[in-house]
Order: sequence, then C-alpha cells, then structure tokens
Amino acid sequence: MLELAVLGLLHEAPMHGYELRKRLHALLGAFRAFSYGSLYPTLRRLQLAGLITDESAQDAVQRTWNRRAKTVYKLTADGKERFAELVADVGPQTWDDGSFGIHLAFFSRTPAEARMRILEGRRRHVEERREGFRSTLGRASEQIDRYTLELHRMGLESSEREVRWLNELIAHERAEHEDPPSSGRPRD
Amino acid sequence: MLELAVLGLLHEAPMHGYELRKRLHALLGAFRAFSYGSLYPTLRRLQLAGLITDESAQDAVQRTWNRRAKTVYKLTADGKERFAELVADVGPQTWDDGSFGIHLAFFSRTPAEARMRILEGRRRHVEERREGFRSTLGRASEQIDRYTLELHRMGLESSEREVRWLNELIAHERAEHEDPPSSGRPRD
DNA sequence: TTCGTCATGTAATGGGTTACATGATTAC
DNA sequence: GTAATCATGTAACCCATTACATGACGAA
Repeated sequence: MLELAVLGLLHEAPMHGYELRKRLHALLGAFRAFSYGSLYPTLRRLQLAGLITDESAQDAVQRTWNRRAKTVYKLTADGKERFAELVADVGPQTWDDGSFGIHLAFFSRTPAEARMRILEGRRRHVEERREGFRSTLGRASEQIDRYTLELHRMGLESSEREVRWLNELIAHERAEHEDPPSSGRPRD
Repeated sequence: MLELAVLGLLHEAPMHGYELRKRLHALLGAFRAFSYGSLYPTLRRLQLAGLITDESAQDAVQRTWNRRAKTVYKLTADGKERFAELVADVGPQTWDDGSFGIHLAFFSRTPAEARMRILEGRRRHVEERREGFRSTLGRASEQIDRYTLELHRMGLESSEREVRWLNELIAHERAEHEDPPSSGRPRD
C-alpha cells in the first residue's frame, strides 16, 4: 500500500520524505494516513531494492557538513516498472476501503482495463456489503437494539450511495473509451 | 478491539468460538470482520486472564472422548468489569471507523455519559475529515485530476451525511437524558 | 534565545491476516 | 460414504502505529 503510494507520488516529481507524507495526506484525504514510522523504513527499503534513488546523493559536500540533510528521492526505471505492476495487480484486497482509495487516486496512471476491473470489483464488494445490511434489517428489525439498527441503517445507505457513485464512474469509463456495454444487465 | 467485541457478545449469552465469529459478523456487518486466526488466540488470552471461563470444562467425559469438543465460553465477574472498563475508556482511537462501529454496537451496555463522549468525539473527528475534503476541493479543483476529485467529492458527501446522522443520534441522546423514558426523576 | 516547523530516523509493539492442518457432525 | 459445514487451532508474516530521539533552521 505505502509502496504503491510512494511510487505513485514520486511519479509526479522527486521529493523527500517529509514532503511525501504531506502530499500523501493531501492526495488521500482521510482515506489513509501514514506515519513517519512506516514511511522512512519503506523509503529505505525501496532504495535498497533499486526502485528509487537519492537524487541529492552526489552532493557530497552538503552531506559532510550537514549530517541531517534532506534526502530527495526519485523514481528509477525499475521503480516505474514496479509501479505499473502494482497498479494493475488487482486482487481481493484491492476492494478494501483503504486500498481502493489509493488505487483510485492513481487512476490517471492506471490502464483503462485495470481501472474497470477495480471499479467493478469494488462495486461487487460494496453490493455484497449492502446485501448484508439489507438482510440484517429485513430479517430481525425488532430483535436488534436501536443502536445496532442505526449502525446498519447508516451502513445500508452508505453502501447504496457508493454503488450509485460507482455506477456513474463505470458508465463514464465506458463512454470515454467507446467500449459500449456488451451484454450487461441494467444497473440501478 | 476484538477483546471488547468478545466480552460484549458473551454478555448476551455463553458461546463457543465459531458461533462468536458469526455473531460478530451479524452484529458488525461489514464494519469489521475478524478471522479465526485472531479470535482463538484472543479467547485463550482472555481465559488465561480470567475474564472468561470454559463453561463446558467440568464435562470431563466429553473431553476425554472427544478431543475436539466445543468450548463454550462465558463471562466471569472480572470479565464483566473489564468490559465496563473498555466500553467507557474513550480515547483518540475510539473515533476510528472500525472502533466506532464496535462501540456503537454495544451502546445499550454503555453508560450514557460515555455514549455522549463517543458520539461527540466521533463527530469532531468526522468534521475534521470533512474540512479536509472541503479545503482540497475548494483550493485546487482544477489542478487535481478527475479521479482524485471524485474521491474527495464522495468523501465530502459521506462526511456531511455522517455528521448529520451523528447530530440526530446526539439529539436523541440528549432528549432521552433530559426526559428519561421510565423511572424518571423530574427535571431540575 | 527559544519556539515552531521542517526533517529524519529507530525500537518496541500491536493487532491483526493468510494459509494451513485437523477433527467432528450433519445431511444427502 | 462422502461432501458440506461446523469447530478449533497454529505459524508465519504483514503492515503499520506509538513513542521516542535527534537535529537543522527561520522568525519573534
């Protein structure tokens, strides 16, 4: 997750850790927040793996005088490749709230085909969740306490809204790529 | 989190692990799902801590013949105390999506005062999130790409809805507190 | 000169998940 | 008699957080 986010952000421009974290916050809003305690170790790991390099490393003078200088990271060719891999590697955990947000945030660098798989997978995921709420509310509205009821009512409403939202996004995707719906059942 | 949920559920009735997990699912919907890989170790830990006991333990005959019998756990007095502690121990992490859902699910066993702190804390939390989205959308609507924009628009809308929902819950709490449904001593 | 913010990091820990392994019970 | 589901558990790992520690630098 963090790896994807870091590589994605460095696609825009070289940055140092502190900056990266602020951009991360701005980009992902409250969907996902990362702390320095995970960011810096990740940066080191990515550097060791050759996916990013310290752009300011050649500036040895500054290093000597300033034991705590900014370390500006930039993507390597391998890093770009890795990002492309991660962004298109769509699996069950991609549908999670947190993961989905990150993936969506990098959609402009995601191939159209992967975008579709992500949106549709997410929709299925949220639809299942929605059905869970529906059945709870339908089955036993009078046996569960007021608070649990509220919780599930809210959950149901949110799921319904998100499904509608996803439908719009999917429709837009289809329209943009002139890939008309083949044999789709009509969506609400 | 799991500890709170387990103790809370065992408040209702004694149960074994498998059952517990299903009830957990039913109670929390998709807000939080726990796997057996965390449930069983937790049960063991709680048992060692004396917060729950194996109700079927005295049934030594079954144990001997059946190496894999159901283990029905029930709350001890210490367990009830611990639950009361956890449910009223309101801190910054209580406002998280997952935590909040669990707390809400056990509101009927939560003192009114703690309920208020949780609801108001959650509201503040969501309001802050909302402001984050608002400023992103207001500040730079034209610099961010379509997808990030959608993400934040959705986030803003959800936050707004949740704040309204919380306001209603809070209003309801206040009304009930000032005007107790039964056994009411008159207002000052 | 001290305060706030920028900036980088580490150690300990947390709170789970996945995958796997096994056995018991029920329904067909 | 076998497939599904009920039921319990373990080992390995994952991905992060919290709390802490250090240090640079500009502004009041």
